[in-house]
Amino acid sequence: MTQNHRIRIRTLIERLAKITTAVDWQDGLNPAQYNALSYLAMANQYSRSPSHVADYLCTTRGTASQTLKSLEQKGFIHSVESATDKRSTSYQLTDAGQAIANATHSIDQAIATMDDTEQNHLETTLENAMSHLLAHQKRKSFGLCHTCIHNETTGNSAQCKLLDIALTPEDTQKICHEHSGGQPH
Amino acid sequence: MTQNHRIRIRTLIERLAKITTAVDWQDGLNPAQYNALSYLAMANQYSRSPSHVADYLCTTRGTASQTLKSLEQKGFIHSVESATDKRSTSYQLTDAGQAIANATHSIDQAIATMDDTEQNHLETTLENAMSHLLAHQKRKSFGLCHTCIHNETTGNSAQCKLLDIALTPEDTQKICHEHSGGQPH
DNA sequence: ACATATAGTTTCGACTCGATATCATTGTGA
DNA sequence: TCACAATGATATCGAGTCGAAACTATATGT
Repeated sequence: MTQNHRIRIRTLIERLAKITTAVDWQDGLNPAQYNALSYLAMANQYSRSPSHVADYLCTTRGTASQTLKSLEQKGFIHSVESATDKRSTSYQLTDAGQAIANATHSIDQAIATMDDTEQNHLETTLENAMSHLLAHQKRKSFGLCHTCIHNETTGNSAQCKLLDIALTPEDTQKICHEHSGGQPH
Repeated sequence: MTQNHRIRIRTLIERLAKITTAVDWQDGLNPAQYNALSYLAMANQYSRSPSHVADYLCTTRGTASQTLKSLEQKGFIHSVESATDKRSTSYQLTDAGQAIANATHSIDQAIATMDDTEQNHLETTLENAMSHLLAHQKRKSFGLCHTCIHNETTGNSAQCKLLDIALTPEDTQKICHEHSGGQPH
């Protein structure tokens, strides 16, 4: 492959990024706030601290802290202090926040106009690109619990071998900050 | 396809977007400034006005104007007034600006770690998704001149049937704001 | 000729962003 | 045990984005 193709791919990703963030100005939220809210809606109870939001959104703890403060002032999330570690804070969606997270997006509708084969190809190639990018940038994967190497499912009960805790079926469908998926092929 | 798959695809695009913009903080530029600079480096002489930058970056003319002002103050671009229309301004890269536009990106390196088949699939599916998204959002395509329905190439001379002008081989490799690629299949 | 459309800029307020400093709490090693 | 990291979070700073709105200047169409 030539360098031209790589630039073309990067340009496509960047423009896709720009269009996506332009659409994300909704419900009185800006793209950063919307992304933080979406993450909190998908993350499990061990992954909803300001640090985790910062890691997921590729920003600093300071910026993530500000963004979460804005979301709290607007009444979309509320903080829960940890009982075991007095330093750490977790966040939870309010009903108003959950309503926004559940809403259908303009992007979803655009994707729905593609036929099933195209959608499957898109999902696969994006996942592939993501794992290469994550490996190259040495970032955490933030994948779903049930795709993690630490997840051990026997019958209808699941367990996390890293944190050594029992997992509910809902937990296994959520994002975990400890997620590890192994190497990209 | 289920709604879950669409949300998964949207999430992937949004995270890809976030990582990309986080990487775009380089050379004293922020992502918006970097994107504007990249666009100007790829656009033909008829497509380098503040309005075109705004359309391409999915923002307002006001914001684009501010971004271009910053880039000019930093010495990466300079303005050229139009002779025929006293309202319009065009921008051109300085040597310093060109150097930044030519530099290899962290994303390029990550893409280079994928094998050729994967890179081809990624480019194709991204282009496909882009055309569906553009059609749904009713945005201009900003494609390359030589892929345009108005481009008529005979032998080694090309012509734009819309603007009714002769095109150099370099022109046909650039982005045009009048680009039209027809309907997505 | 006059209304309207177009191109661009400026200003506003909320907020992002990285950088940096600060503080409280927790973990660790001598 | 006790000093010293390491960790989690927040606050402050300055540059700049962002949409929205108001504004100036030039073009165009009827």
